Parts: sequence; C-alpha cells; structure tokens
Amino acid sequence: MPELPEIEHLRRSLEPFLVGAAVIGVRLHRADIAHRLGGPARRRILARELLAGSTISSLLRHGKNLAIVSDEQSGICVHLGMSGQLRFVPAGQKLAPSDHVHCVWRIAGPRDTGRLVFRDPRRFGGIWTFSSLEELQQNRWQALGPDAMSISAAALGSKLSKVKRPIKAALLEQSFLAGVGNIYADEALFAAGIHPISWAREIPGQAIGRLAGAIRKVMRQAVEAGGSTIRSYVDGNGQGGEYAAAHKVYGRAGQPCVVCGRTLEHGRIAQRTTVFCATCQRQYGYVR
DNA sequence: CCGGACTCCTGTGCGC
DNA sequence: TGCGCACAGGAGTCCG
Repeated sequence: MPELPEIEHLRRSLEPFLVGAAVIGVRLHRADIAHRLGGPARRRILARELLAGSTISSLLRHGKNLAIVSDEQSGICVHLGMSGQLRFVPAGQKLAPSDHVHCVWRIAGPRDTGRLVFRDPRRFGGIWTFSSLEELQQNRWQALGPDAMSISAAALGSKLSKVKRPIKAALLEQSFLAGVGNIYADEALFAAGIHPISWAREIPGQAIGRLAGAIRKVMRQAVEAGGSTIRSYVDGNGQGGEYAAAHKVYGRAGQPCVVCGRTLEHGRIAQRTTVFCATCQRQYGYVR
C-alpha cells in the first residue's frame, strides 16, 4: 500500500469532489470486503451504512486509514492494503474497464457528479462502517500509535525506550507509530543516519531527535510530491505520485549511496526487504 | 506478554 | 514465447 503520504495525498485529492456531496446510491460487489466496526457482525451491511442517502461532511485520516464521514458523523473507514485504489470518476468519463472493483458509490457533488470507485486486486484492504466517530475511534483508530506526520522527538523517545526490537521493526508497527511502511521506514532511517538493525532502546536521544525530524520531513515531502507510485498507487484522480524518483535507498540495493558512493546493502528485517548504507547509517546497540 | 513467523490474495518480472 | 518461482507498498493471528 500506500503508506501515510499516499493516503494523505489521496484524501486531499478527493476532498473537492466529496465534501458537501450527496451519496445517491452504492453498489457493493463483494460483500466480504465490507465490515462493521460496531453492532452485529453477521448481519448484512446495508446501503445506508455505506453512506447511501447521506451527505459527506469531511474526510479524515489517521496513519494509513481514511475515513469518509457524513453530516451525521457516521461513515466508512477505508484501508487500501497493498493494492487498493479509491478514485473519483466524473459522469460521462468512461472508467477504463477493470476487474477487482468491489464497491461503487454514485455521487452528486459540489463540483461534479460521478462515481467513487474502490478497487483492490489483492484484497488486503477493505471498508469498515461506523455509526459514530466514537465507534471509529474506539474500535479502530485507538489501537494505532500517534500519526507519523506529527510525531515529536519526546513521544518517539519515550515509546522507543521500551522496545526490544530493531528500530526498523518498531517503525513498521502501526500500534507503535501510525502511517510508516516499508518505503518510508527505510527512507527516514537513511535521512537520520541510523542503521535499520539498531536496537531500538539503545538509540541515544540526539539520534532519536534526528529520526523524529526525518520521519516528519520525509512524510511532508512525499505528500507534496503526490506519494510514491511503485506499481499500483494512484490518487483520487487516477494520477500516480512522483516521490519514487526521490527515494535514496528504497529500491536501490546494489546502487551507489547518493551521499558517499558506497554500494547500498540489503537485508531482511521483520520479514521485509531493507536497504541501507553501511557507511552513512550508524548501528547502535547489539543485536543477539 | 512479547516478538517472530505465517497467512491472506493477485500481479509482475525474472531466469531458464 | 511460455512456465514456474520469488517477491511486492500491509497487517491480523497464532505460537513458542
């Protein structure tokens, strides 16, 4: 997926089409991608639970989760998993024939009438309905750590002091820090000069300060560039992002470090491919 | 309780 | 060109 920058850019790209829009109807083509956050789990999800008949008042994001909220504070939380897409297709514009379209909303918006389309080939993503913001908070967002876009050095430091894992594994954990995935974990660790295998609680305060700043900066720059499009990510208009061209380590194993020229190495941490520069990224603490 | 491994899916790109 | 395999931006669940 799509990590935090992609979801935040998606949120901004959909806002003009959706905020203030009326949801005329919805078609759920695959029932098993939709879930209910509160109430009976077995009963079929109703169209009105998927916003049909509602007016959209806001789009919220926490980590990699995007919530579409009605003026009655009910709505849906969308997670794109690895391969999900959420696009607005204006009326009259032909949607390129595609499979794996799981849900389509008919939208009468302030700018355009059209369709909101959710597709997700691998189906690691999904939709969770909620009947109030409290329900969204308590049953889903509360389990997430602080949002990576605004993480402070103090908050990061106090959390890291308890972690007995490599720093890379901690950054990927959504209950620890919400929004960072494999691309931006590697990019932020490179920017902060910290080796991904560093033992989290051995990292000194000064380096944690650099890391918090690097996470915020990488997130901000990636959002502005429209996110990273590796394979399938597109925003609400179907446009890819440009940030992949700015990657310094992710996807560059075997190529020279942009700072020192040493060949970038790669390994596997927390079951994820990890790329780093053994010269520019210092290892703190001992592992095993 | 914690951390590591496995699992869910489809698509793509590589080597043979 | 075709086939099989490894791997991919995520994260819930199980097990030691």
